[in-house]
Amino acid sequence: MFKVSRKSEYALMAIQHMARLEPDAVVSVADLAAQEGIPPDLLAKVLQGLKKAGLLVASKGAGGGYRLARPAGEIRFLDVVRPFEEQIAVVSCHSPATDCQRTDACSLRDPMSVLNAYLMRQFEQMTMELFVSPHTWLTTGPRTTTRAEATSLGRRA
Amino acid sequence: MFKVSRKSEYALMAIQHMARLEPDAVVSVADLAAQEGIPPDLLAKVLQGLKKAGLLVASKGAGGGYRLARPAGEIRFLDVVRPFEEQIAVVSCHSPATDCQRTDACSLRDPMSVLNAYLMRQFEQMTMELFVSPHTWLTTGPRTTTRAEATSLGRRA
DNA sequence: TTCATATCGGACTCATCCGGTCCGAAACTA
DNA sequence: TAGTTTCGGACCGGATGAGTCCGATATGAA
Repeated sequence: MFKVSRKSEYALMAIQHMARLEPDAVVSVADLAAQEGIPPDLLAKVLQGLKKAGLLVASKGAGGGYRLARPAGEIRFLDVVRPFEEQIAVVSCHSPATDCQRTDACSLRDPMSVLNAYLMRQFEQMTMELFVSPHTWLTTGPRTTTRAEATSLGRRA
Repeated sequence: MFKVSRKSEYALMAIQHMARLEPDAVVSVADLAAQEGIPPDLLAKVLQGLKKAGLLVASKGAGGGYRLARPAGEIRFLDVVRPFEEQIAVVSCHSPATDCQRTDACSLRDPMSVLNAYLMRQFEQMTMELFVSPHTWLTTGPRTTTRAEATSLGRRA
């Protein structure tokens, strides 16, 4: 469980890499793949996915490449990962493409929805800023979202 | 991501089912499989796994079956799921069987360890009581662990 | 003692998914 | 026009996971 696909890992690495460059810097698939040690053809697919998701801006032709569509602090972790994860749910019941036959009377559905909602709420606070400067993130917390009230699983204010 | 294996789902269903019976009630694989609509042979494997993990007690022979080793409130979610999930980590870097070649210089490792530790801390508070009576859980919170201080991802007290 | 009932545990099949590759087409710049 | 780059579909092979089968072993009841 939890594990993200390798494409997601590459996506995170790519955005992290680009966020560390100067703003609006353009990098090609070939360069990025070489520097991060990622199979170029595969990385190409990943970046295409990120572009479709609106996170990257592409420019074709000589001197072209990709750049971030907006600063890392405004890119959420879930945005990066979602294009490559068909299923962002703990249990089959909650996936859009439900292969769970007992959807109506599934006994796991309710308790798991509690867990699901909780996880989603947490992840939505998390931006790619964490990947650029983890230490800053830890001490100051998220910058772009309104500071969420502290909650813990199992406690309800 | 997040998705647990089907074995884990069956494990959760099984323990939930048994927790709703009267304490120390014994149920056979065949009965449980029939009532929950789970392939019997597969459920057998799952329950064996739960027994090895110390969550269930088995009794062979006629009239035998499985029962909970302890009340649901003392069984953590992770305990139920762990026997069937080889990988409880977001990124390859953190799995015991690391296939990540760039372990030493992995740029995802640090930020992800923050996330990992956070998730684990949350999940360790979560017992199977949530699956027995979700509503009670929501209003009263975990019973068996000391009430954890409220924290949120990105905030550090 | 015998038999039916259960767990135990290994071996096996089958389908699906995923990481990775290849290649031609289209777009853009110098 | 030529070189560079993204675009996007097709394809392959291996790994993983869901599910099945079967014999062995233990146990309670007739």
